Amino acid sequence: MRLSQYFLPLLRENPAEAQIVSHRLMLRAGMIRQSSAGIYSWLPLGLRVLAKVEQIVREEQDRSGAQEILMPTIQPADLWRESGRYDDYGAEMLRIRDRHERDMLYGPTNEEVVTAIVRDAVRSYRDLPKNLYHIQWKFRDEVRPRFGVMRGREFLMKDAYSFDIDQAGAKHSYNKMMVAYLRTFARMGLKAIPMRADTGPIGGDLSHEFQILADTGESEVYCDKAWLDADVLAADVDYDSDLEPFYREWTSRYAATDEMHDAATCPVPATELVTARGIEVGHIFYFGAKYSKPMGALASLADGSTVPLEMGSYGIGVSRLVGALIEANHDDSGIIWPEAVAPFRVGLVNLRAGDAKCVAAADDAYSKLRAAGAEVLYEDRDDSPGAKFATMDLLGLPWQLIVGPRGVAAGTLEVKNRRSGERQNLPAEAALNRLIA
RNA sequence: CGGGGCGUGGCGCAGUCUGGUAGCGCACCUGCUUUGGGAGCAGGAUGUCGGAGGUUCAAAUCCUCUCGCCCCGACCA
Repeated sequence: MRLSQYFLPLLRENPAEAQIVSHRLMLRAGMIRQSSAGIYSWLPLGLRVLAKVEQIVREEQDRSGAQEILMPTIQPADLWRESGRYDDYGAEMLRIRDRHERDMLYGPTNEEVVTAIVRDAVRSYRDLPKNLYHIQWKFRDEVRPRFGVMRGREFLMKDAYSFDIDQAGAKHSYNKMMVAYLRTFARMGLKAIPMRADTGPIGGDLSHEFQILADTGESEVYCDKAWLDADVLAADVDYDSDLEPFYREWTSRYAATDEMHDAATCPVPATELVTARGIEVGHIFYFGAKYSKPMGALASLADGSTVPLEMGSYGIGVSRLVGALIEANHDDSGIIWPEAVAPFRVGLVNLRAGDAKCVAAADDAYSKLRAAGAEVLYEDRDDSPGAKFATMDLLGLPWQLIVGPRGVAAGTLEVKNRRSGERQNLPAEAALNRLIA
């Protein structure tokens, strides 16, 4: 993509309303614009990242055996009256009335809708287990939205719902999601740690929240130092095998949020304990028959008797993750995207837009990189070199390929790694090969 | 929802106390010069001062009401 043609409204100064770094950088880098409090439009650059995050989430859900569906944002109030949550949920739920005076709502979550679907379709233990997920916009009318997309009112969330015939099956479904979540966050270059959590308003008796570590995280977390070296992608997990050993391994190390941590009883010695800031990006729950029972989602067993389905639900804050990724990956100059979620892999910079030789060299690099399938943002505008460098650092693409008069004269291009800051002058061919690899 | 703050050109702000022709920096447009870390000079365009009502000869400025946004707290993917 040529920057001269791209819709990328950059801000040189920090907008007054943005306090935390990810919010500031997302606005400055032209990723989002606020529409109203806690509600944002996603501009081309931001949408690319959102789509990449979403796709990683999708791939890992699919890999675990979950199946994608798409449920509505607007839901009928009657379903929520069945579960009893219509009155329980409070002002956070955005209530709407349609032209026929029917009570509707903008869904803050989808337990009721999915349970109704499954209740009408599933009759027998033979139809189970099932795990259905969707990636859909939700709305929670937060009293005080803040932190940009990290705590908006409208947000994109992946939520999965598992249905099993018994508790053992439900635990296996839970374990699958535990594994899928660990893999999902690891693929984005994040260190995500499952922590035993309160089950809150969703209820149930088994729950973990996934906290990623970032200096600017909103809550304090404590964990065993061993977490920092853990590599969840090392193991190639067979989702059909017994996942209990895996579950035990990943929940045995100490990890606790502020509320759950007590220095006096902490089993990890102080020298082995890491204190850090965390951002919650996922939450998994097992809650048994909390919804299936009142809503009548039942299945027959082999002996002819009928039982309510055993359920769990599993959320990942997809839009929040974009903010969280920046909180975990930035410096004073701007964003530093992990490769897996970078909006473009390479920022190609022509330092002299008016110079025929530089233009020819940059155009050539652009077409070769694209032909090789690399995602390239091509800075082809006429601007001062300093401004171009500052823009590239702000955008945070993993690699910068710099074409300038000095290099062109010598037949070299400069490759810069955004994260390390390392620069290298290489013959043009070698530079391109480095970025294509 | 309790407490606090802010709405002035695209962005950041001054001007409000003490009423008197709406300003600055950046960005933007034109031209020339420049070109390896946010260039220089010259010229130019851009405002219902959040909105409504009131006081006054006169309101960005004073009064009343209202809308929006932000921060701290309580609450949450």
